[in-house]
Amino acid sequence: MTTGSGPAARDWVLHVDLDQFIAAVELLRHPELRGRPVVVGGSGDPTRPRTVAATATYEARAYGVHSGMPLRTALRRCPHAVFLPSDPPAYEAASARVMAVLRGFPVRVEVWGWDEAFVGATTGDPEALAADLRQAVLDATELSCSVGIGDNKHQAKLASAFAKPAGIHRLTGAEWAEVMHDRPTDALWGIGARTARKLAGLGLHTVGRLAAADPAELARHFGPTNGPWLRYLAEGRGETEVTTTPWVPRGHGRETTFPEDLTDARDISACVAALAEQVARDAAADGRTAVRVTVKVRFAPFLTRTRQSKLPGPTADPATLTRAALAVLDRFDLTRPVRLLGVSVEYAPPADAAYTLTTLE
DNA sequence: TCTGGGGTCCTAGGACCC
DNA sequence: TCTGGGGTCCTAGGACCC
Repeated sequence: MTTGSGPAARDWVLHVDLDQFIAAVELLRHPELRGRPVVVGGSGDPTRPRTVAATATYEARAYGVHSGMPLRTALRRCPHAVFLPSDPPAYEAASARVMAVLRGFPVRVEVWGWDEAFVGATTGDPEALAADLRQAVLDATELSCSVGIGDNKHQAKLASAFAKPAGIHRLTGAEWAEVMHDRPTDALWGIGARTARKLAGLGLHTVGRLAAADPAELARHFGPTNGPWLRYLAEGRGETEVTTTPWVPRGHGRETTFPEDLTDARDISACVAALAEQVARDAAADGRTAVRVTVKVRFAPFLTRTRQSKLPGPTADPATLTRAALAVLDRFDLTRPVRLLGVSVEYAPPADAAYTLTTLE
């Protein structure tokens, strides 16, 4: 830990991002695979259509394999790769061990998915803290991580990407313009390909240009909340509060893509019923009730449609949810082949609801 | 490269009411 | 009476992220 003289202590946001998390966990369980091309995804069968890679090791990437790629394509590109099934409970367990290590420090830890956490800390030397966090995670779990340091979550998140792999990087308001202004807008956390293309159409190709754009103009094109938010991101601003309050899920769902299209209406109904029952069991296990049910149908080749309905009252009863889901399914025109079915619910807020509200500062 | 599964939040339009 | 405007709820879809 750091004490004594030096820069005055102040608040920092750190972003801890595990390096190649899923692959790293798998290599710990299968040390003999170290150095070999490994692809993780689906049930691990690379001949099954319509499954994609969750991750690929650097050795597999050398063959052009990457996450999101269909396993059948990965197999074609790298026939000698080892294909492993995805094992979410194992990743969950590894993640929990990492978060426990972080919580051992005098900091606030906000878990942000399996392989990420924001850390709020008051210190005069954030690099020293970051190095301590990195080393403690490595010692306790054998997992490597990168740490970004910023004034807010947005900066810290981008900084950890600059730090990869196994590094530490600081990106604050002092460095923002120099580092970010010439980059494309989709370098920002929250701007993807679609929005970047739309911004480019307005002549806003870079972060610097977006940071100087007219908020009213942005609001006209992107909506009253999203428009000004885009400029806010480009200015390097972001949420500064790191909260240890556990996240309360807003909803939950299950969906399945079939290796071959479904055409029989009875098969489709049976699948929706099974998904609805599973979602009901999940909700009950979470101690939550549903207030709205949504059915998702993806038709061949790739046309996705949803229908939803508000339930008469909150429930986690499997029979009630199944009836509701099947009634919603009835509103689809099911004459085309179906490649995916999904059922999801919106949860009722728990009685002691403490939803985190986020506002622009 | 024929394209997973699990989420979150925002927007827009129509219904309905006063 | 042929027609205003605001507020809220509901629904479908889009965009983004891990």
